[in-house]
Amino acid sequence: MTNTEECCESIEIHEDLLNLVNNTMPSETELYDLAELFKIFGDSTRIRILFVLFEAEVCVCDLAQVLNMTQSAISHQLRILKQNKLVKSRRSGKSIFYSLADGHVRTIVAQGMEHLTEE
Amino acid sequence: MTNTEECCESIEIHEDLLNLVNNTMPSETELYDLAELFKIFGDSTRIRILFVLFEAEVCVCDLAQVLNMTQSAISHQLRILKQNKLVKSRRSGKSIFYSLADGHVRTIVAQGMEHLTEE
DNA sequence: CATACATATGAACATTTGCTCATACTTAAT
DNA sequence: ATTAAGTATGAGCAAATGTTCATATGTATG
Repeated sequence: MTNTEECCESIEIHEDLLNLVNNTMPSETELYDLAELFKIFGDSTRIRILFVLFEAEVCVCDLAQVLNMTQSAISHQLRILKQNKLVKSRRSGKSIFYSLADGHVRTIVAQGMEHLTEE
Repeated sequence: MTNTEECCESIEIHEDLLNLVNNTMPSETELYDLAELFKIFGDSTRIRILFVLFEAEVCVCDLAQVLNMTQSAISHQLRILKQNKLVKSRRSGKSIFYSLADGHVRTIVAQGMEHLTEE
């Protein structure tokens, strides 16, 4: 049950650390999902899509035009955003309108911006 | 100055959208930096490192041991975390101790967790 | 029904990314 | 000065990722 491996020539501290980590760290699944979530925000195309959706509900071709990108490229990214529940869609005639699905999206992006602007 | 391209067979809405986007969207550089920031959080190894650092200041070999990974792998990731100012380091003898550099890190991760747990 | 418009999707390709391995750097101890 | 411990780093490789291209699906209109 105790940790017998050595490291940095000290043992006790590591036991404490192991206990701390085992008690406070989320499960592997949660950690994986969390990383997956942030991965979504980690692409400038998707970030730009989100910033447009902060302002208005828009259709795919509008997004493509405003962001100066291929309709296909936008569609692929919208798929990812939708699969991860960051975005929802609504059909209106031939067009499909996308909008934010969650308030957390705004908060997370805002926190990221804060980190950047503060030095 | 006006947008002459067509899309979805409506023009006026697009002008409004364009104005909105041009006025509210951050610069290309900011958007890129923002995506780069989130990219850091978008890897489970780095997330796990951060969760350890939420609890304590630890040296590299401790991290490697607790997370059951190579010292080299951990070092590479710490380099990335440090370059992006999410983590700071302090030398003590042969060891180098790492700790959180910024309170935003906790907030951002917490927001991400919230998004996951709420449905 | 045929056509055009709006969107979605699969395959292919190039780029990026994270780990491993080997090795270099830094500090302390003998 | 040597040696060993702790850490950093570059090269190489496999896996993941984002875009393009071609094509399919869905919807309205004539």
